Amino acid sequence: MPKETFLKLSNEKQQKVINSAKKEFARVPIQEVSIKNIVEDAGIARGSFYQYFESKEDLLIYIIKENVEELNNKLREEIQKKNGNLFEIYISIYDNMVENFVEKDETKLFKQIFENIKSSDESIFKILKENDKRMEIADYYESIDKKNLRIKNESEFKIVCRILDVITRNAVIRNFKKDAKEENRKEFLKKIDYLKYGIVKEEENV
Amino acid sequence: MPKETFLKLSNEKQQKVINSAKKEFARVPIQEVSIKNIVEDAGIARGSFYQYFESKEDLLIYIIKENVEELNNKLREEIQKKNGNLFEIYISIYDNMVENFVEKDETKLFKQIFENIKSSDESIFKILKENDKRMEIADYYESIDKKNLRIKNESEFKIVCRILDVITRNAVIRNFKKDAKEENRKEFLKKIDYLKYGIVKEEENV
DNA sequence: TTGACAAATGACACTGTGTCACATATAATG
DNA sequence: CATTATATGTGACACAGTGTCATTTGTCAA
Repeated sequence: MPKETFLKLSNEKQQKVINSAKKEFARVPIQEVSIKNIVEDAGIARGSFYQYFESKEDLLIYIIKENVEELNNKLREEIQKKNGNLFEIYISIYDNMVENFVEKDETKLFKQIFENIKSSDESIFKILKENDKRMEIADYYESIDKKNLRIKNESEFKIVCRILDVITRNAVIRNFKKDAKEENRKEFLKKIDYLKYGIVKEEENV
Repeated sequence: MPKETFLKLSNEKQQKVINSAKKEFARVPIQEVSIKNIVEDAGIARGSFYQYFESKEDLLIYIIKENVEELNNKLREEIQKKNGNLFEIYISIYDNMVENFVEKDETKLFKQIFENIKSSDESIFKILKENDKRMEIADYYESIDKKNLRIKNESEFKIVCRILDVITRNAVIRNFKKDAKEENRKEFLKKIDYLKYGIVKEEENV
């Protein structure tokens, strides 16, 4: 939430500030981001920055929201198409996130952002959620087809979602570290397979 | 790896520095840790700090290693006892980590450390490994009993370990956020159960 | 034209950093 | 023991970046 002052600015000026900020946020982890660099690059006075944003975190959230809106819309559509198949949904989330974050010109920016998500942020949607509450899959309980899932109630469903969340997020992030799209995707699918059918051999499943 | 100068110090002086450091590292996330605070609290000159350690990260790694050594020894024993049962091993890792990190007087310190592990650090043992290479479960390939696991080769085994790692780490961290030991453990066991037997109903497993 | 309000500016005081020339302690040597 | 060599301790220093605020500049309504 930037201050009104920023939102009243001309689009060009807004864009200039945002571009300089993206440059800086792509350069180093959040903690090391220098407001000095941003204002110098954008050609505004130091004081102006604080007239526009509370802090650099404030600015970053704004940038993320801008980028995530598009992804959210796409995902919501995709989720509809999957007819409540939980695993298909997560695979679609994976694919869309990779497409949106890794394969774009702003890869470096997202690499910094994703690699600096604290491990304490549980949900893959922690950032996205800020923007749109509906992106929490666990909230889709009703619309998920559970007839062939070992899920007895909503609380079990949430546990399952947490597992899928963390595995999916990790798999997406892996793409920032290892530039091997196909291989990474295969590994992710393998993981989903393990989650679906278990690590223990079928014959032994009682 | 502190510098020799530090290791040559008397035990009392070393402990004084370490204690002040722990206090500071428990207070705020790593990035915000102030060397100024540490040296003031420990009563040493600013210059001395840099004679002892390369940086605050250097110091932190030293502190972690100290604490983790004991845990490692215990875990190695435990792993022997489990006769190659992969899941039992991870449950034992969970229990030992919770005991060692969450239920100690230094909870706050570890809370800061764990919550600030970057999500890009894949392995739950990233920190521990520094200290002892043998703590990488994926390296135990030979000693794990695989006869009732859906694991065809070492690379599949590694994938399975990565799943277990990330789920276990997350479950441990959960304890820093939610002080409900029994409930958290139950949820972890439920997750392990899903990993073992799959989320999909048995009858449907083909 | 004036006055009132909004926005922009950069100097300022502040906080913390890492370094370095010098001071002090400890050990080694003849 | 005095002397030299070596290691350790020290805090002043230059630097870099922060957030603020009194002042200037711009805008628009009366």
